[in-house]
Amino acid sequence: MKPTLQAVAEAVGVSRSTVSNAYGRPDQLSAELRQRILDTARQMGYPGPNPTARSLRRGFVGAIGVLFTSRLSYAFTDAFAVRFLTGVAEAAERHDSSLLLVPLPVGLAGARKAVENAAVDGFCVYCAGDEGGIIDTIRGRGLPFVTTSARPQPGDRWVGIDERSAARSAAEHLTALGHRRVALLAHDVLPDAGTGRLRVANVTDVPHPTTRDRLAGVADAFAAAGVAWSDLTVLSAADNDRAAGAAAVRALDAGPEPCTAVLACSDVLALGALDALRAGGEEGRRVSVTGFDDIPEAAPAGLTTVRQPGEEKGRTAAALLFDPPADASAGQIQLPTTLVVRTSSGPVPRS
Amino acid sequence: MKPTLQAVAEAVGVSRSTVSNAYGRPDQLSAELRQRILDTARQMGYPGPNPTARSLRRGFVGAIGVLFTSRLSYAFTDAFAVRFLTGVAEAAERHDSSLLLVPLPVGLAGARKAVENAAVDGFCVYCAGDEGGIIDTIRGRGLPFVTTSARPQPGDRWVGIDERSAARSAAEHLTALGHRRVALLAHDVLPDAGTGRLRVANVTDVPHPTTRDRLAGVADAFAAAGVAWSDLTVLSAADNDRAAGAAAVRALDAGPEPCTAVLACSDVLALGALDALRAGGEEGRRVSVTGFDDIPEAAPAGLTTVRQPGEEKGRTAAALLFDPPADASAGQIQLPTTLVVRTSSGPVPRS
DNA sequence: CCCCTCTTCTGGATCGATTCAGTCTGGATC
DNA sequence: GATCCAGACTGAATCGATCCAGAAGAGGGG
Repeated sequence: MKPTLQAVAEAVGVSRSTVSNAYGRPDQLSAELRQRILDTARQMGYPGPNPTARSLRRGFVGAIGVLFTSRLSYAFTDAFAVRFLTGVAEAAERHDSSLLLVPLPVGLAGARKAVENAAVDGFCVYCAGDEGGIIDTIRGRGLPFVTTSARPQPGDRWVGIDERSAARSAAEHLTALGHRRVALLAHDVLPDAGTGRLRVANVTDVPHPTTRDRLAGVADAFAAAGVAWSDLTVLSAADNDRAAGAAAVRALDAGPEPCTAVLACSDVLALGALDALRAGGEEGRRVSVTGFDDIPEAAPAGLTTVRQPGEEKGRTAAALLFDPPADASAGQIQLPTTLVVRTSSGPVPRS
Repeated sequence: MKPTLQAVAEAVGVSRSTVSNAYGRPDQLSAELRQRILDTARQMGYPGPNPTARSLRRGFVGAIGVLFTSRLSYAFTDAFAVRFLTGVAEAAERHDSSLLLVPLPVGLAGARKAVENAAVDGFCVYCAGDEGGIIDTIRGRGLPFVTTSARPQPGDRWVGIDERSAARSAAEHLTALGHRRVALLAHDVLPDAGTGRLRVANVTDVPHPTTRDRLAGVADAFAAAGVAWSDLTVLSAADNDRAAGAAAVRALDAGPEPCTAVLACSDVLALGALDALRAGGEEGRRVSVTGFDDIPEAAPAGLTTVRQPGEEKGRTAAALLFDPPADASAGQIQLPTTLVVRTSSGPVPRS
C-alpha cells in the first residue's frame, strides 16, 4: 500500500497540514522544511496528494467531459468529430484541464448512469438532439455544459451553425447546375425504417434534429427550383461512416431516370458515395456528389462540400464552458459556413 | 447548492447508509422504502451520489488515462494515433470505463504534475520513448500502465511491433526496386538540430527510440544493398503532420544526383512528401515514396507503406490494462506488420 | 519590558460518500 | 415459550486530502 500524506507527516514529525502545504502552497512554510518533507516523501514512495481526495475537498476536478451521441469508439470514424475534439483539447490544454471521454452505453438508463458517474466539472456535448435526455441528466447534476445540438434551449450555452441554410447552399449549388433528380444521403434518417432507399413522407418526420434541419434546407432549395420533396430520393445509411455511405448508395438503382446527383449530409457519407459511384464505372463517375463538413479528406478527393469550422467549434465550445460569458444571452454562438466547390460536382450531363 | 446524500437521508428520515444503499445496493432495503427515497431525492434535486466522493471511498475511479507524448491537440493530426485511441475506446466501452485524455504541458515538471494529478486507475501511454520520465512518474504512483514505447522495461506491460524489421521491409522494397539514393524522412530526428536536411553521423545518435529503431532497420537494408548510412539523406520534419512532411521534402535540392525515393517514418509525413513532390511537376512525380502505419488516407493516395494494426494496438493495450495476464511474462505483445505495396513506389526511372 | 506583527506550523472540521459490524423486529421452528 | 434466523436498517469509522482559525515563537518599535 502506498503511504498517505498522513504517514509522511508522521515520518517527518509535522502535521498533515504542513505536508499538504509543502505540495500545494510552498509559501506557507520554510523552504528548508519543505525540502525535508519532499525528500522524505520521495524516499517513502509517497506519490503525492491523491487526486481524488483532493478533488473531493477542493470541490472541483480539473477535467471536462466530452459526450458523443454515438458510440464513443465510433465517433472517431468521423473526421469531423475528431476535429471538434481537437479543438476542445486545445482549449483544455490552455486551461490545464483534462478531457474525460465518456462512453455512453446504448439505452437510456445506461446513458444516464454514465453521465451521473462522470467526475467532471462540466460537459461538452457533441451533436446531440438530446437523445435519451442526456442534456436533462446533465442539467440535473447542476453542471455547466455546452451543446452543439440543433435545438438548444433558450438559456443553454451553445455553439453551432445555421444547419438549414448551410444545407440549402449545397442544394442550391446543385439546382443551379441543373440537377433535378437528386438523392439525399444521411445517417439514420428514420431509425426504425432500415437503411437504403426510404420513403419519407415529410421532412418533419426525421427525428434527428440536425439531419432534419439539413434536409429541410435542402427541401427549401429544391422547392424554389420547382422540385417537390416527394420527387427527391432519400437514402439512409446505417452508420455515419464511409462504408455505410457506400452501401447506401449502392441501393440506388439505375432505372429509367437515374439520379444525377447525391447530396450527402456529411463528408464521410459523401466519400462513401464517391467510392460506390466510382466503382460503378463511367456511368457512376458522372453523378455529382456534395458533402458536408469539409473534413481533411474532402479536398484530396475533390469533394464539393459545405465547410463548417470543426476545430473552432470545439475550441469555442470549450471556451464557452471555461469562460462563461457574463451576459447569458451571449452564450449561443453561431459559426459561419461556406460552400466549397470542387470537382465532385458539375452540370447535369446531357444524356 | 445541490443537496447531499445526508440531506436526503434527513428528509426521508433514514440513515445515510440506507440512502446510499438505495442507489448502490438495492437488495439491502425494501423496495418500497427504496422507491420512497429515490422519489424524495428526485424531488429535492439530489443528483445522485457524488462521483468523486464515491471514488475516494471505493478506491477506484472507473477511468483510465491515455497519454500522448506530443501535445494532446496535436496527437489527433496523426490518423494513426486516432486509430489507436479508437481501439482503446472500444475496450474501455466494454469495461464501462471512461478515458481521461491528459494534456502534457511542455517541460518535465509540468508533465510530471499532470500525470500525478490524473484521477485514473491506470494509464495507456502512446508512443513514448519515456520522454521526460513519464513512465517513471506513473510507476511512482503505483498505477498499472501499458506502454507502446520502443524500449519497454522487462516487467512492463507493452504492446508494439518490431520497429526495426518493419522499417527494414520498406527499405528492402526500395532497394529491390533499384533505389540507392534515398531520403529518409522522420519527425524530430535530432531535436536541437533544426529541420530539413540534416547530417546524422550515426543512427544511434537519434534520441527518439522509435525513430532510431526504424532508421536502424532502414540502415540494415541499405547496408545489405551496399549503401552506407552516410550516403543516405536524412530529412527532419518539425512536426509529425502532413504539412511538416511537405516542408521537409522541399528542402531536398535537385542537385546532380537527386534522390529517387523518399522513405518516411510515418504515413502523414509520407503524404506530405507526396504533396510536395506532386507539386514539383513531372520530375517530382517520379520519386518513389513509402510510408509507415497504413492510415486510412494511405490507400486512396496509393501510398506504399508498412501496415501496423492501429486499432488492435489500442485494443490490446487497454485489454492488457484491464485484464492483466496472470503470467507477467505474457505482458509484452508484439503485433505483426505487413508491407503494403501500392502505386507510390516503383523502379528507379532511367535518367 | 511590553505590545504588535510576521512567519511558521498545528488541530480539528470538513468534503460526500461507502462499508461493515451490529441492532432490532417479526416470524418460523421445535 | 425459548431459540434461531433472515431481512431491514443504523452508526461510527473511513477514504485522503484541504482549509481556516489560531498558537507559538521570533523580531522590531517604542
